[in-house]
Amino acid sequence: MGRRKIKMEKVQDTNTKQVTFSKRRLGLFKKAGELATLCNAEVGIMVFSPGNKPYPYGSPSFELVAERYNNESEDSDSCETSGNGRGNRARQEKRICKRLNSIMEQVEAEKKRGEDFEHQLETAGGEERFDKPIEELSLEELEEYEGKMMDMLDNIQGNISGMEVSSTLVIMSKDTQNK
Amino acid sequence: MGRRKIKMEKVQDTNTKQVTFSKRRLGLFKKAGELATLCNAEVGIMVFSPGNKPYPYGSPSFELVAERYNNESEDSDSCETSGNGRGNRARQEKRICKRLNSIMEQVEAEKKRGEDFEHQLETAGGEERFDKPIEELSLEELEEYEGKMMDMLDNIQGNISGMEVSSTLVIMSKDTQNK
DNA sequence: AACTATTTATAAGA
DNA sequence: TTCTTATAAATAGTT
Repeated sequence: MGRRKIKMEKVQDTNTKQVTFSKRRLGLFKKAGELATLCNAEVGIMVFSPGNKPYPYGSPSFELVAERYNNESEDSDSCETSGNGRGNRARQEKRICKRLNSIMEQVEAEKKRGEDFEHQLETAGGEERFDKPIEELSLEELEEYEGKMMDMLDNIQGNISGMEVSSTLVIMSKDTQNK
Repeated sequence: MGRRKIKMEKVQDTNTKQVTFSKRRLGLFKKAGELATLCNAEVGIMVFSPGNKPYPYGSPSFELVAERYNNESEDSDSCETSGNGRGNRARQEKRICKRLNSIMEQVEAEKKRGEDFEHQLETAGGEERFDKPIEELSLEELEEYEGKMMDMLDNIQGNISGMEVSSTLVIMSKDTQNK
């Protein structure tokens, strides 16, 4: 929808790509807002630019998804469904079993996540970090401090991304596994 | 973009709303896919219909946000910025201080979240839950079990929502506080 | 679920 | 980058 039709493939020119990204990201967010307003729905979007910068949007909501990790949310997970019993019963068992597994994994992930954060906070960048009160740091120290803080935030961001993937699987499993 | 322009407000007619939701949700997802393809970006979307049914979309990605909790991500947070010193220094301190607070809150939230999940898993719905092996439950028990599982998932979903809100604040603060 | 008259989004261009 | 504008797309109302 512009002066001419474009092929649906990666835009090669870097500058054009940047412009397209900006325009379409805004367009997407606008559409999301309209959907939310018109239909009283909740919409959450996260976009990562090619440069990996996050652009979140929410109408008043949350959200996520990771298709690349759930190509087969259908499969696996060691779940002993007693092979006997007639068909219907077996299906119900399987469904419930999957949910239980998802929840278990969720719990484990939560515990680990909490630990990781603490560890990260304690070790990131050194140890004299909290010795001096902030007022006594030199400007140089402040800037170094800030840089490390940035790195930490990047790491946390990574953790969160992974976390959200599993969260999504749990949430989605609720409606997806009913088939 | 249709036979006539519509006001940007909740569609009243239930049937029309349902149709609009379907059409626009698909449109939104299509746009997201195009953004991902054209710009080599990652996009994740979660839409909750008025009936609270989740519709996820991902191009291979994740995502979230909650605007309703961050109306004022700018304000508050007890942070003792030594009132002295010249302007620039004070601003840097304040910025760093906010980040530190965010991270601290994040850590606390993580710890609590891990605990909550465990507690929830242990207490949700009773205690004989894990006594019998799943094969020995009656179909009625299974269904009841499934119902409770549903409730638990709802709760977890709620936790996650709240969690993601704070996560988002941290992520966003990285880009927002630079102004 | 299909079909258009219109409104919107946006690719180029300035 | 922001604004304009010709054109492609999305979609509201209809069937």
